[in-house]
Amino acid sequence: MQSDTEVRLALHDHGYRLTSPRWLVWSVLHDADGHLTAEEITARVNDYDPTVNRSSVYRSLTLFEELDLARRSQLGIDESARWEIIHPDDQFHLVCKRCGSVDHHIGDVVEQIKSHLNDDHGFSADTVDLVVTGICRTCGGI
Amino acid sequence: MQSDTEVRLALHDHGYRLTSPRWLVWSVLHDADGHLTAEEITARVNDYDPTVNRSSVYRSLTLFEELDLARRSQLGIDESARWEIIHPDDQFHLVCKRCGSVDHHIGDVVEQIKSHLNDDHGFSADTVDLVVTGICRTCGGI
DNA sequence: TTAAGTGCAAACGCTTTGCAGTTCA
DNA sequence: TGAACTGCAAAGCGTTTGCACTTAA
Repeated sequence: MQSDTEVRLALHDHGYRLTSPRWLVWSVLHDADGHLTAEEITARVNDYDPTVNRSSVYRSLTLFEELDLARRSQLGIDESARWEIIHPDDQFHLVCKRCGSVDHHIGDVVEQIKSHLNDDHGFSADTVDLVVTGICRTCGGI
Repeated sequence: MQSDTEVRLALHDHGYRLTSPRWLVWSVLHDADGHLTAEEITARVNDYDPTVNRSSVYRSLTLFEELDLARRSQLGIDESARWEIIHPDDQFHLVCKRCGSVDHHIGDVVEQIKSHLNDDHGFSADTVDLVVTGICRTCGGI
């Protein structure tokens, strides 16, 4: 568990309160370092407080998303959404088909795509959602 | 409507039959040039034959996906899946937030991403799912 | 004090499934 | 003839919502 200053301020700036369910959801997201489903988040929140309801978890997550504190992504067409705290450097997801690990890729690929589309095709890119599946270094044997 | 040779052969090669519902789903997909939801596909199929059921449409689509004849993609986190016939050149989707149009981008971006991940990070990329949202050339005014 | 937030249960929308009847090779 | 396929209706699943109660500021 960490200090609640960061979320409290972000919420307060927009007229929202820091409540117990919100704080628990935030803590779980933070400690997990990302990629949890809403169901997993609810389970972990309930380890601390079994009275917190699913719908409050969903409402908290949606609110964090609106405030650009958290991000929802679809890591597979058959899977439910996964949540993580936003880190500015995160570019996109690498999903290993073998071990199931999910990594963030850091680099300038997304920026390259944006400027390429803008310069060569007149498409002004806003969001870039990129999920790559394959075999990670560990599973592929160097 | 086009000749049914292509699908018939692909299905037959794997021991499946070309049935009326499957043929209708295929025709609709082909004529629409992609990006339909299962609901839209069902509606268009039902214009030709109102007795064809939703579940048959879903089963046909799933089968086409298994045979690499069609592709399912998630063009927005809140939207339902959309379907299209697979064209080898299609690289990724450009979704215009203003007019809602969906275009395929053709180029070497996806290959660049794959080789970059492989060479520099030891990640052997298999599938690349890339959805870019923004404002298209037409809506942005050249 | 009171607007904002919550738990609960029910509804929702898309998709899948079990089953009994039908059809194609 | 028999396995593949279908329509139907019901279930499944993740997520959202309406409402009466509670809580943070």
